[in-house]
Amino acid sequence: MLSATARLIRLLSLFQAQRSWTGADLAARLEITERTLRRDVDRLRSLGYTVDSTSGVAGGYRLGAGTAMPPLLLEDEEAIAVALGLGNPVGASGDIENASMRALAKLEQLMPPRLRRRLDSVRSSVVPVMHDKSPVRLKAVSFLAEACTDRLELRFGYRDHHDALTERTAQPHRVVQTGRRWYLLAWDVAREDWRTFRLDRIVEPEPTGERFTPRRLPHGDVAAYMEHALKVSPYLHHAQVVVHAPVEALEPYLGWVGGTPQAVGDGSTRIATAANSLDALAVWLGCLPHDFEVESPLELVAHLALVAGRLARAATGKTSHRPPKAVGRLPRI
DNA sequence: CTCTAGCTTCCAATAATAGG
DNA sequence: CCTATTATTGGAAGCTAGAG
Repeated sequence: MLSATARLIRLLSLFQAQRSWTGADLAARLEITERTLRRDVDRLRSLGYTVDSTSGVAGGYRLGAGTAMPPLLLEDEEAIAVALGLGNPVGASGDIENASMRALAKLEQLMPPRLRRRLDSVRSSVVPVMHDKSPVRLKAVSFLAEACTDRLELRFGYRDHHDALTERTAQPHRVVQTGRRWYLLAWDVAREDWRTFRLDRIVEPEPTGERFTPRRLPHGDVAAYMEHALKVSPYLHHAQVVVHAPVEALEPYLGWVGGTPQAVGDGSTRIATAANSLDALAVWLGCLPHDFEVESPLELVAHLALVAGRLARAATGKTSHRPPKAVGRLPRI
């Protein structure tokens, strides 16, 4: 049986995992009787924690907002996520940043050595280029970052932008967060070249069992290399447009193309994007509910004029009606 | 009123700790 | 090591309160 003190900590962690509990459930979890539970609840209250209790059919216990933060019990993944977040306070400055640093120092002090090693490995292998959200699981980031640190060669499936799955063997170098995505920068063994792999397209990565000697990056700095690598994408047409809307307003549309948004004062956003056809770019731009200017390429400006003319004729019913020669495929965006 | 769930009080058993 | 003290735990009984 746990000691009374250990039980109080366990009780607090149960309250953090689930807000409301019945006395019977709590007692069962703590392997004590309800009588002892009531005494434990009393102890928490005497320590300053607000524990609300409700009697009756829908009754139970619930941890209220107290005067101080209860001691948090974090799972391994949660602790690493919090530490990463504190070390990278997006948009924070001054007091908030200072508070983040103090909290991070406390957290690291309490971290068991195995977690601290893991955090170091994630931190040294993750290079932030720009901050944003990503659907990638922390577990995947953590696993790949550890492979970078331990120089473990990896084998994984990779789904390219045509959704074709290929088997890859790679020597992971760094995990990079840029724009809305996470990437693994790695040496592709079969192709004998550097490649950037989107983490959300990597399928079932596993170590081959081989260890490798790290290579030098062609552009030296990882962040600089990633900026370069992401600009030189496999798309046929690259465009740069300035949209008269803030970055947040464009978020819903950025998932359509691989655009990298960048705020340019006066509430506008510059987007570097690419697609396999000018039609695809035109369709995407046409769907934006904001005005925009095309900075490059000139062919896109000409193509937009062509599309605009076609749309105008369709709108006025003055089309030169000719049957299509063949049913073309929809442009791939 | 009945049922359910938490609260309070009293009492006894057991375990842990302090002191000689 | 033994004894006394203190803390912890659990059981029982009766109470309060909310919901149907």
